[in-house]
Amino acid sequence: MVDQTKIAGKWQKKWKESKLFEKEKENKEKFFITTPYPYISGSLHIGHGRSVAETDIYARYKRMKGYNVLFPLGFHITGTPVLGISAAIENGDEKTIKTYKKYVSAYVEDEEEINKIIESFKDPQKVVDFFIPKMIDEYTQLGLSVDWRRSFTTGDMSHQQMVTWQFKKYKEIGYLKQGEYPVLYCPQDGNAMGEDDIKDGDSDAVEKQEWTLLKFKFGDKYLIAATLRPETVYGQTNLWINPEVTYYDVKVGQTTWVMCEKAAWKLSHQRKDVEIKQKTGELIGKKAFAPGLEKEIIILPGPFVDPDRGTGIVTSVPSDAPFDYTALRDLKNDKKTIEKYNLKREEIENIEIIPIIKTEKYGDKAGLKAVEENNIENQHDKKLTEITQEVYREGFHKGIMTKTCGEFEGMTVSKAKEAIKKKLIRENKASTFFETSRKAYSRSGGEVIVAVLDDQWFIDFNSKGWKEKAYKILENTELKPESYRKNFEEAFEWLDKRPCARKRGLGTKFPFNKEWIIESLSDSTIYMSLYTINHIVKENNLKRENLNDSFFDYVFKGELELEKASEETGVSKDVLKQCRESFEYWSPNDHRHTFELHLSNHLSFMMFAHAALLPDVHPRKISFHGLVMSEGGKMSKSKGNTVTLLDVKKYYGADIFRFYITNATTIESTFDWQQKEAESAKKTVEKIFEEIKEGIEKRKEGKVSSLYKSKYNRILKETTLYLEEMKLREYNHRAVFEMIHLVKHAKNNLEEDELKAFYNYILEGWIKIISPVTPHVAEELWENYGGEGFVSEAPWPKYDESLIDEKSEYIDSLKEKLKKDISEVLELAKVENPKKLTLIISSSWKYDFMKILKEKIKETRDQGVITKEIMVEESFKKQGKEVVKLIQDCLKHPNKIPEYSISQEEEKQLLEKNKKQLSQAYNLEIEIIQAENSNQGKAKSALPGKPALLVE
RNA sequence: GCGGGGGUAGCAAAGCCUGGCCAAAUGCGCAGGACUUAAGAUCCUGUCUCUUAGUGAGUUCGAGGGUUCAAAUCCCUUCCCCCGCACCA
Repeated sequence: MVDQTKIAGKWQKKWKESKLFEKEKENKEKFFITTPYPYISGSLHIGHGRSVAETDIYARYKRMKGYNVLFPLGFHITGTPVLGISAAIENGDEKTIKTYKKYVSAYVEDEEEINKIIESFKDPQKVVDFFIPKMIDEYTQLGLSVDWRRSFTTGDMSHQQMVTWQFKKYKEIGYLKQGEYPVLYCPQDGNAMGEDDIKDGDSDAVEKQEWTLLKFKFGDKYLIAATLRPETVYGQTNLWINPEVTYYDVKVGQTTWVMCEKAAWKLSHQRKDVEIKQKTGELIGKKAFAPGLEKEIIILPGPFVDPDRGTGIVTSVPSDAPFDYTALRDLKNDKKTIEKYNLKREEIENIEIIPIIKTEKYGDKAGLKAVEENNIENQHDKKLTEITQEVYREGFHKGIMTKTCGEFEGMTVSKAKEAIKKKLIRENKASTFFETSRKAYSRSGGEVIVAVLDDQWFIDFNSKGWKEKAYKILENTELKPESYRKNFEEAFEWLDKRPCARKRGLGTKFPFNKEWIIESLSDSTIYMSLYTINHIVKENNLKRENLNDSFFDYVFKGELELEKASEETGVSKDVLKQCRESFEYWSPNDHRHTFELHLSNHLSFMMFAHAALLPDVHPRKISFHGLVMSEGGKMSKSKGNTVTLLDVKKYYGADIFRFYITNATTIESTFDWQQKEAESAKKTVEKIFEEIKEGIEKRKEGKVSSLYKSKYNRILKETTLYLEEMKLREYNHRAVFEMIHLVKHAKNNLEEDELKAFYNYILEGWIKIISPVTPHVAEELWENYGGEGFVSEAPWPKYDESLIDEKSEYIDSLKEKLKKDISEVLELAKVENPKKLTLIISSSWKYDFMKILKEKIKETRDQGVITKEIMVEESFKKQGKEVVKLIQDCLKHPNKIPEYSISQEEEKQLLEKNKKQLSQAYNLEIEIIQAENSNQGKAKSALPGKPALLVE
């Protein structure tokens, strides 16, 4: 067996030594292809592998087609995850340490050394420094034809300077805005919280919810109740407060609000003018004026009220809240409590449900009905939560507001919700408040709440004229497949203000306030252009001060005179010119191959950014690939089903991976890694290798029949067309499986000399067409074959359309069918020791008949009409009923009509030619006669292309 | 909820746009055979059901209807699954 790893290593080394993929401007058509760079957060896995492997296959194809190909790749380090790794190690998080130890140990053996490296990871930059070279290695071992000289990370000076330039431009044009924005925040840590910063944040996401604060006039103060259902104000019957909780007068602006202490603390992170004054006096049994309802309602004791949700004051709507209904019912029966708080029993008894929302399922008292239907006994019933959700869902989607709701009568709940909220706020009867969707804590244990930042920077995609420009870019971009265009349009519509700076993370400092870091998707939108010049920047050791705004104005925009640009940047004219020319030569990015999930963020931002700054060089074509799963599930650390590129290297090798991942499914579908399938891919790659090797040994000049020329050229043609369209699965199917089939066919049918000539005819092309997908195996074979130079650079084989001969392939297929029929009949025939096989060729008139029928059937399927028209011919009339039967039969089974019309004579010749071979194969004497000369009953059942068989 | 994608034989996965040659490519698995001392690899044959000296019948492409001479493919209804819904890479 061939050692895949050895072959891969050998050729990767040779490619590197000959700088095969390091290209400069040339007098040749260029092709610049990119795929998004990976984010540094651990080892690369097959998900990363998919996008680069697919991109590489296409890059290699284009290279063989004669293009000067550029395929560069960088690395994304911006944002919080790398920081998270460092912080976790710093905090002694064992899981993280274990994970990274394992990873480092793949490269370093010495235990002490490993510990030292892990220790160094407390500095985020060290994480990056360690990972980048390893990742380049891991990618390289996949056989990527990447020009690594041009590589950078988003933390590199050149990238940062480019992004700084970009944001200054945004500001100039007026695309940057500043304003309020709610974020998840941990007061103890003093930081905004991303998913990674929150305990279990990845498995149980924390969301920001906007609550409505209802203001209940209470003397000169307001009691503040928080609700997620402002549309239910018309059904309020009472307020609940927790008798165990202390309530405070809180000065908010000029007015005094009443709420619990925790709520005031939260509120103080959302608005500046919050100040706790004093304890509020007794509330239970008193009345407050309910907004919306515009009536006084009573304040009742509710020990169930959670002071850590909302304000600690809850408004009660028994009509639509099963919980309120139950609590109220419980209280009515609870004499002890009523006495304890000196409540008037009668007053509570008289509280009546106010219907406000009507649904088909629950009528207009959903709270009551749901509780009764489910036999809820009291407020502690665990089913209540579930029922509440069900009632809410039903009401929200199907409910209509009743006439109690005044001007909102007849409105759907989903609409009324927003309308009523707006009205209350407008009338100063309500305000808003943000709460987390669940209780959450940061990794260091501090509570996570929602804070409102008042100086958040945004990119405003709704800035005047920007969207129109972006749509133009979209129109000019080819999409593969086109069906994604609608998604882009949706995404474009939906894009609004995007916060583009954060307080934490690695990245580029926000140019107008250095405390902020540019957010990590916003900083990765125009970097394709940087690939065109980055190696020049590095070679000439340009410094931060050189790469100032003038540098990019000149190189990317050509907006300055060379002289002036050189003066302003301190870069020599030669180098500047070299950058500009390289940029102009390689731009635009001809093709970008990406994961489909990037559509609504990265790819959309990319188009907007280009529309704003570099409209002439926007990427011209975008293709998509699907998700990667493993053994039927999403890859995740916790499941332990992640397949890394290191695993790939260890167990399979580059070519097998490349073949497997592009053959198992179409490019846009989800790919599911199955170890079993990977194993069989291995066999297939080995098989190609063996087959070609065998051919190389055997090949010899000679004559090749038109059938094999035809079959081979057809495969070549289809291979080329599919690969051009980046339909990699279909391409593999031809270049690998159909070629293997063809070789099998040749081995089974050709004489030794013919086979040698056949090999000689196909081998050069075959090695070439597998080269994009299995480049190492191809190089190895190419060397064996005696090909010139690298096959990676060899010209793509041309097919000869004129050699594709449908008819001879059809005739060949008749032979295959005949063999099948013979085997079948031999098995079924109860003839012991059969000696003779008679092949009865169909009567001559049937050939004419089929020809005519084939034409007629195109016009009509009406049996009567066809029969009439065919019976006009004397020769058919003679056959009488048999013709009618045949017409019937063929209409029902159109596959009986031969694809190609051959004559009786031609069929006879075909059989005669194969007589000997068949005779040998089945060890039978074979006789061939025409139906006209046979008196066998079977003779009638013979059809053109399908002789009747007789075994004796 | 909104938006997008999908449900095909034991499994994976084509076909669907542009209806007929579709009992449905291909790969895996499985069964039988060849080769082999044997295993593996490889090769050949088969793999919805029934039937048969073959080229016949029946039931299939999530479910139910419809259009059509003809539907996996077009239309309607319905069930189920997956993904995205932003500040997160």
